[in-house]
Amino acid sequence: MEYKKDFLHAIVEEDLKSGKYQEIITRFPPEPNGFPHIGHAKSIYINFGLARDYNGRCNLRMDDTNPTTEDTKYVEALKDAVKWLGFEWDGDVRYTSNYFQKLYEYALQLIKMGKAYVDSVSEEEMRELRGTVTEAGKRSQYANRSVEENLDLFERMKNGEFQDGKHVLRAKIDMAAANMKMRDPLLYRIKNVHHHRTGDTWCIYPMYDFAHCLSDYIEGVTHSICTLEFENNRDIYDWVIDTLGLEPPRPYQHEFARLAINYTVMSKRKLLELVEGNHVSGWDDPRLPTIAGLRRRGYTRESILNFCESVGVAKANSVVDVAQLEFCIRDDLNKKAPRVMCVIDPLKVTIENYEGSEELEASCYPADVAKEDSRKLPFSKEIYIERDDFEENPPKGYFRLTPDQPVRLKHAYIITCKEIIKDANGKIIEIRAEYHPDSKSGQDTSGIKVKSAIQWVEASSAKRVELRLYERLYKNEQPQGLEDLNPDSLHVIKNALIEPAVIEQKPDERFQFERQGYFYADPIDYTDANPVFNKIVSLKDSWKKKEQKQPASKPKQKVKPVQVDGEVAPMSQEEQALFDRYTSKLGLNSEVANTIARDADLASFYSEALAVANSPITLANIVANEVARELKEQGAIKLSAKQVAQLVAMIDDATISSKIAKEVFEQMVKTAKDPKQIVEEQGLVQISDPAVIEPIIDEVIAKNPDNIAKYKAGNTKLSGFFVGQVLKATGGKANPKIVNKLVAEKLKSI
RNA sequence: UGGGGUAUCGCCAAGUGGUAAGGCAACUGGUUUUGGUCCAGUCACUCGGGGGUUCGAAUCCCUCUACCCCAUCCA
Repeated sequence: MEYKKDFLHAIVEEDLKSGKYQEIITRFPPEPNGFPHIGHAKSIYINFGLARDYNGRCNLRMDDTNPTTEDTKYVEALKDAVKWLGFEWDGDVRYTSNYFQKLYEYALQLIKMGKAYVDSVSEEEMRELRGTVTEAGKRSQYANRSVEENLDLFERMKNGEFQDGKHVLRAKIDMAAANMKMRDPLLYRIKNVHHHRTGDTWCIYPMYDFAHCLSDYIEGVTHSICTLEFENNRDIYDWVIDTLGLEPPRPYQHEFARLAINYTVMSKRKLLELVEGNHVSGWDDPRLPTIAGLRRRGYTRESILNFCESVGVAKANSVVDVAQLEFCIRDDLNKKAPRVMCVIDPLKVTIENYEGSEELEASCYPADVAKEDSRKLPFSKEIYIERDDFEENPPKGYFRLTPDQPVRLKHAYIITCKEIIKDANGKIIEIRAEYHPDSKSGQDTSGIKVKSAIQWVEASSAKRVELRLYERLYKNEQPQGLEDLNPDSLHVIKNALIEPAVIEQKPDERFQFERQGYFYADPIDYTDANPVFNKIVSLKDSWKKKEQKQPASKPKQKVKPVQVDGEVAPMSQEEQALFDRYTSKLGLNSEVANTIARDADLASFYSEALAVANSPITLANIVANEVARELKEQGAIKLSAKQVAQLVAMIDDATISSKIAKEVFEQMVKTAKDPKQIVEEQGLVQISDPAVIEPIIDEVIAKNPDNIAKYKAGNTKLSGFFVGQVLKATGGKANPKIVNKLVAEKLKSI
């Protein structure tokens, strides 16, 4: 694959390469209990994207195990979202509820294995029995029911003989598990409710932890990708599949960090609160991060997809700057949207020396956009310009119309201000101007230099339009609740004026209103009598920024948080004794001594090896680093002390370098061979002869003229690069100390 | 507090013992009939802190710190 790989792509690629799977199957498994938002888009993009990238398949599965919160209207919204983003699920839409019968049979199997039981304690009691994060829980008195009794009870649960909450089916795992999720998790609960798909067929419904892994298995899913908060659930996922002894290929769960964006909220609860409290106009309110909202706002699928790609996939909880999303839509629309002129806050301009009217041909795209189209622009002596584009007392650097500064009317003529007309309150209500007949756009011979070209509309032909200008929904970067809502997130402009072609010819749905931003014809409220446009996003505006910055340019100082150094647990008496012996008798440095003394396994290994080796320091270094790693990763040390002692001897007599020693150590662990044998078999003996090394250095230098130049230019860090190259060329066998010295000399001499 | 995770620029994010990628944002300058776009350039001697191992550490070891998740009959 050409592009940059995230960790999920890396896992899939590895699994395919190793032959673990012939083909990958992923799935997007939403619960149909809310409207999809841009966080779902990320998940959709990951799951469908993975399938696309590796010629696999991706299912769309409604995870409908909780009939009390779910509804078919959400199912439709979810399907729409996937389709709109341009993805196709494999086969039909799947439903966990389709597997209820199979799931039930698996549960029976677990009961028969003695791995599941019907519990009948109250909810409250169950909570108490579960224990806390620091205390183990206790099994309820019902846990030792016989298989027959469990089977009977479960059957009756299914038959609807009990009220909700009377009994549950639980897995029999471990009430003392450190992972709370493993303390006999619930598998089934009784819910005498109507399910939106299975109707009244079932009175018991499976829990997520039981249904999800098995649904994945049933569908042949290979990579079950979910968000970080399910990390603890992975143990149950594996337990269910392992305990049932399901044949491979089986699915494995992998977790990534869900998407968060600043100045907005993504949780179902908070979104619901906004909609139900009428703080927004509905699920498709253009200020919402819902797919429906984004669509109504005018975001394109390409922009959303690019956004998902650009934020990447990782495991760190992070909050993406909304500016990144805005960049994506601007970037997309810049290439696509026709440019038209709209005046939001009109100021009348009368061109005194212009008589009659004409139609100007105006291109819809600037020269740098590879599209071509044009429209007719009526022109006469009465026009409107943006109020902002005239200043009687302009600030420094103002490029637009002023009493002394002419300006070009985009696609038309240059005008000069002649007179300012104000009302009784001193508000400017009209500009009287003159145009320069020889300055017509495209055939300008006037020689007048203007600093900018502004948008305008001709008075008699302009159409009135409604504009909905959106700002961020929240005023806080990381909003908590309703109190953080931005009271000015919506501005409705009833009387904006737009050039007639936009309304009469409807050349597109999305436009760039020149110099202002991208707008979208509202798909619902737009009518010919009352055209409505939603602002998708503003154009970048470096002038506004410059203006605003002047007063508020305070140098922000970076406050580094104080790093508290916690207390180190004191050593036990025995540890202290060992530590003292290591440092005073054996000459170990305190850090290495500390590492070994505090770890009983390392200490015993060390003392064992010490008996057969007589190089306490080198040995200690290996124990405190390599052996410690092995112990950490494997949970046990499989090497004999003698083998390690042998390795130490080879380091001490310079047979091998410490770099090679690490490599040998890893092989010793893997193959259980003696280090001597490994070194012999692979010819790993260190090369220390300068006569052998020098030509290799010369070769490396000759091969890297660019880096030599950089080195000469002062990048002295590059010496490490050359050492590395030489070492690589010798398969790591060159004596690094000597290489280092020789490289330094060579580099100095050139 | 037990367990599970995560920390690399203002915001995302590569990097798996050998030159700290890239994008967004920001800032210069150039082009421009959009203060847009585009182009050129600047922006981490350092990777949460402190030690250790190594010729060489963001990467290996020890240790400390901060943040997130888990004690729903939700998913």
